[in-house]
Amino acid sequence: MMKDEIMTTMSNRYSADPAKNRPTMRHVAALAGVGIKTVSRVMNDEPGVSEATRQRVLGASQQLNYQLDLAAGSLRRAGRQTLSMGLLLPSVANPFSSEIHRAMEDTLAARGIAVFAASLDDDPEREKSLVAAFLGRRVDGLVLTPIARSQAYAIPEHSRDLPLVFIDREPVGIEADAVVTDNAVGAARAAAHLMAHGHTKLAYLGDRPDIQTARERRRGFIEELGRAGLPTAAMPVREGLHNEETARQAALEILTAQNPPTAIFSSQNLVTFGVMRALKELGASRRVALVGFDDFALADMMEPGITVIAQHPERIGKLAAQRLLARIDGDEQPPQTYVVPSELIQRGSGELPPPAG
Amino acid sequence: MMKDEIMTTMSNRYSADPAKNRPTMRHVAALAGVGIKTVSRVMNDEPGVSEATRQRVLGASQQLNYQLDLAAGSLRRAGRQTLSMGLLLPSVANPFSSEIHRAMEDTLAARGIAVFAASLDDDPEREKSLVAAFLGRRVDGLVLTPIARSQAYAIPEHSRDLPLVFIDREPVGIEADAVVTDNAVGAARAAAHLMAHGHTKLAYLGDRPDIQTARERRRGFIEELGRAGLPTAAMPVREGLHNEETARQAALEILTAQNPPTAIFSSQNLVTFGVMRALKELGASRRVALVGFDDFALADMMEPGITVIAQHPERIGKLAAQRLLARIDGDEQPPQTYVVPSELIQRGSGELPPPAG
DNA sequence: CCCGTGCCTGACAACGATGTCAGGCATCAT
DNA sequence: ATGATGCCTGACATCGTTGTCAGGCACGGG
Repeated sequence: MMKDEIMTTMSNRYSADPAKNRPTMRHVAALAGVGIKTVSRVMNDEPGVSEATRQRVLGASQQLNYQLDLAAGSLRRAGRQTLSMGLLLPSVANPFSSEIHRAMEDTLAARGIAVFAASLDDDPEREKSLVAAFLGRRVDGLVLTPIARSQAYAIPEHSRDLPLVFIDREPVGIEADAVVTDNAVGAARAAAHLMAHGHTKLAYLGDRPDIQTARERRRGFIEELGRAGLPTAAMPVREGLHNEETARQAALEILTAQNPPTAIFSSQNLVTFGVMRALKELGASRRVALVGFDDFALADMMEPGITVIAQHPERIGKLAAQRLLARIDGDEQPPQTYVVPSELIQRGSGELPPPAG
Repeated sequence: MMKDEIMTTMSNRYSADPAKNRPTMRHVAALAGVGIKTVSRVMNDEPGVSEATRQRVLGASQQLNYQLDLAAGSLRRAGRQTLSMGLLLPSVANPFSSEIHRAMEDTLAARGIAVFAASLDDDPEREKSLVAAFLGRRVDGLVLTPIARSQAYAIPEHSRDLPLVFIDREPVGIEADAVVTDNAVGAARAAAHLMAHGHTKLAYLGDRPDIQTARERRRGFIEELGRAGLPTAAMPVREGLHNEETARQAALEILTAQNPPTAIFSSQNLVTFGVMRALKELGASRRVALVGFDDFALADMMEPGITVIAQHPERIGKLAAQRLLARIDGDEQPPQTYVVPSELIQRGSGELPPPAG
């Protein structure tokens, strides 16, 4: 009697075409003949529901193909967690970035957290608007590769307890966790390695100096030469190389100039590719030593294999995700920069000796 | 007077610590001295608000650093759009996948839609659970690379008007849009290309035959040989190669057997890499012809350059996104499979002639 | 036999926003 | 002056869910 009445009510208000209208808890509750709160308890594995009721609810929910609405739930739930994170990368299609993405995904998936990823394309305006877009979606945390001059715009959010972790580059104008590679140390290691193989005439080819990592790599490289007592004033230093073609041209110029270097350090993937092309064109691949910052696929298959300072994007991504989770779990440590060490991988190009003459 | 009263009320109920408590429309409304619905109108650029009021609301919202809660809005809004899409890929770190991701992001960002991406790792269970996870987040559409035996489990959602687009592989057990490469045609083109260069002793190295694309590529390749009247019964066909190492070993075996092939077709990136390694080890890179399915970075820098059947992930991703948007906009066409043509890129390895003898 | 103690359960308000609708106030024609 | 016509505006219910709280029922001790 009572039950019939409920069913009638339901079929009026929630027209029973489960094929078109997505079912809600009320539908499940009506079908199972229980209250809506009981359905909620079952769907969230809360205690205090008899096994018999539980089964009835589960049955009804499967019959209707019911799916809990996470967003509606987090609206009311304490803490307002949405179980989603935002990730801002130079580009999701960039191998270094996508490795980071993958590592974060794996770490966060274990907690049922999904990741929104977006590409910045080195555009400071996009950085701000994408951060806003993610805030509007109430992500539980944000990982980003900063490009804008300052990240101070994020201060209000950060002070509202939104966990924020910067990767690859440290933020400016805001105090927050950061996970970076030891850029200067890695570049210094490259310099030391080339010098250890007898080179005294080096060259530096780098990315745009307004990028923090590029500056750090240049600094590390040049300081190491200085420590070794090598004069650096006359050393060819070409910067602002942001793609393969400009790097290739710069390398061609340097290598065909008078008294060319016997070893080259390239500060980034695309620059390394450009240098490789130039060396190949000049037939100098086995004559001029090369160490590149950033590892890449098939580096070992080149002729010769390319020696690199490898970063560890998996570790960066994992660490960033862990910091985010720690902050969510209430970690109140002062913000800190975590450094992931780079690694020299010898494959041939960096071990070429300078020409005998 | 009236205004003071509101303010007092607000400062009681919504304790005015904007630093910690995220402001809501009520806070903005109270500060601007207007009703909450007016704030809603301003934030959504709805008409019917005087310029003066608009400015007051905008001022208040900026002062409080207010950010519209998208999820809460879509709860009530007609159509329930969340402005988010789900994307399931083999792995977000796989270059082919991440190109697709990027293309989708660009196409969807223009409509303010954010993308959840997740990696399947060829695990059918993950496919189902990740689909469920995205459904729980009420994505407006779903793009996925199917791996499970059947995608019939998604039928209830699809018939509830959830746009669904499959990429790379066609779905089984459900009628839905799909965007795929012309796998068989591309593989046939590879076969024709090698035969045109004089090869009659070919070999096929392929991925796991339970993957639809791998089967299609094998079929296309072998059928083309048949069309040309080449006996295929004795041709070496090695399948189930899912990584570089197994592919390398298979290639080594084939190449060191009696009467080895003079040309190899590899059905996938990692398989191609394995074959390249084997050829290099045997010093046969310039003696045995190779065409690989899938383009990859630095293919032109190898010795010789690697000839490939290139897919166009950017076009696949863009098209998938466009189908999704079209469905959202009410396109009711019957589901269809869209084919993105592959392209033969000659770089040297596929143009090597068979040895004179 | 009565009352306290747990265990299940559901009614209800609330989360932050939007859709609906009615009311207030100028403006304008009559 | 008066009613009609728009334009702005806010009260209120509502979206789908969870937190709170109180009620019902069975059980055990006194």
